[in-house]
Amino acid sequence: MSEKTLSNSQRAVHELRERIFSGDLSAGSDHLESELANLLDMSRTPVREAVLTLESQGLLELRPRKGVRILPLSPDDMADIYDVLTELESHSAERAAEARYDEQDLAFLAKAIDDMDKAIAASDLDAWAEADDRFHAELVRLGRNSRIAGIVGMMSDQVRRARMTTLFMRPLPTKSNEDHRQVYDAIRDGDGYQARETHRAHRQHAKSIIVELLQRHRLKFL
Amino acid sequence: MSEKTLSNSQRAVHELRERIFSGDLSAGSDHLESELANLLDMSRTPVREAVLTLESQGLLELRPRKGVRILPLSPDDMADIYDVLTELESHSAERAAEARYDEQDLAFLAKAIDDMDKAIAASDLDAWAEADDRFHAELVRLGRNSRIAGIVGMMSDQVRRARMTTLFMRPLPTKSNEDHRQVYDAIRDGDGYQARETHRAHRQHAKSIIVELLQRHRLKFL
DNA sequence: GCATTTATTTGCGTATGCATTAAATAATTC
DNA sequence: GAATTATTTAATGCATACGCAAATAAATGC
Repeated sequence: MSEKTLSNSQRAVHELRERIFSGDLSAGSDHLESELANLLDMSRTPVREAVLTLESQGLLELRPRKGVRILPLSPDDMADIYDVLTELESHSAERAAEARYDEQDLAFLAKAIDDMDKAIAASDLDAWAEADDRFHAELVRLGRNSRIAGIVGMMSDQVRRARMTTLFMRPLPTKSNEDHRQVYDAIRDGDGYQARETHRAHRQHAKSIIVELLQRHRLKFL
Repeated sequence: MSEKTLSNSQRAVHELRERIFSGDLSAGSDHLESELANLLDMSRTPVREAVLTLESQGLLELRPRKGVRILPLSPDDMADIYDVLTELESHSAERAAEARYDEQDLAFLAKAIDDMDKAIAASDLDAWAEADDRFHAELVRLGRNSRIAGIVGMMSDQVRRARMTTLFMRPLPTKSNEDHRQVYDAIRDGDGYQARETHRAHRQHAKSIIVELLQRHRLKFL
């Protein structure tokens, strides 16, 4: 799983992502290739390659002569992203239900739900977020469409970026896990329609919460 | 629209795409970076950058020391791609309907439908395919979600690749345009649900036709 | 002959330098 | 003083070179 030798190019992708998520490289800021190269202690070549990769993942934008700009996320962007997640994840839920997985196949999903319960009980928001990510990633995996998995992964990254800010601005997501259980039950029961529609409603609800939160707090970006 | 000066890197992206779509670089084939550089008459640096871009668009795969592999598309891949298109396009159709566009806003869409009619009347499959592309691209544009537009664009590229083969293997898509008109009407009438479901059915039908065709002809790739 | 080790080749990852060209600044004209 | 033009600056795009590791060929041992 973990490679001993990681190429500088790959390391640059990872490190830059980290720094973007952590806010070290803040949304809207511009950075020269040489500056980033210096930061990561390597030459421009691998950072350039990393930057191209991250650009096609929608995390930043290349503006020749003005540096690479870390893309800010507006509330509208967030709404767009949630719409993509809603459509593709609920499709995955439907597919997962149709696949007639047994409870063992769904163990990971169940574990994630349990972990969310525990996290909520302990008021541990970070643990909750981590388990929530796991739930959604596993759901998509069960949907067995690698392209959907890839797209959802990218979009989830963006959401994660914004969640860092919003997570502590709202009440504990206690009700959210009821939705998750409903989706789980529908998948276990092989009810594709139910799985799909329940998950859709879940995501749309999450979307409205986040977007309203961002707008209410006048957060124009990140 | 057309830049006078196109960087070698951009040119490499375009030319490689062309050659992949045209089959000049055939699915499953491997090519060394230096070979491609030679082919495009430039150094390895810009082709490497282009190749990274194309990799993240899912057209090829980088396999160190074995060359870049033009990714073959199996019938299963095609099914996955159509599922993504189905979900995201029907969402776009719903959004377009909710946006209450007037007939002028929808002129492009209407034009594409008309052009498809004409192409079918003239049995001009290439013209039909071109107009069909235009219809779907415009639909997604009207949905006003740039991320969806981007994803659909990428996936459509892949479909286009396969359609080159399948287009001439099946009867004229005479009925297809009835679907398009229904979607158009629903959007004009502001009926989001109808637009969504009609388009969904349309895409799912197209998917089953293509996938069956590929399987029947034992086409394992491209 | 087969397997294992050693030698050789070759493609890739990365650093580096240079030419290009866009942006920024200074200079000149009206 | 404003606006246009000339000059400077500097970031990028690209070619090139080189070392390393992987793949292949050769050689040695059994």
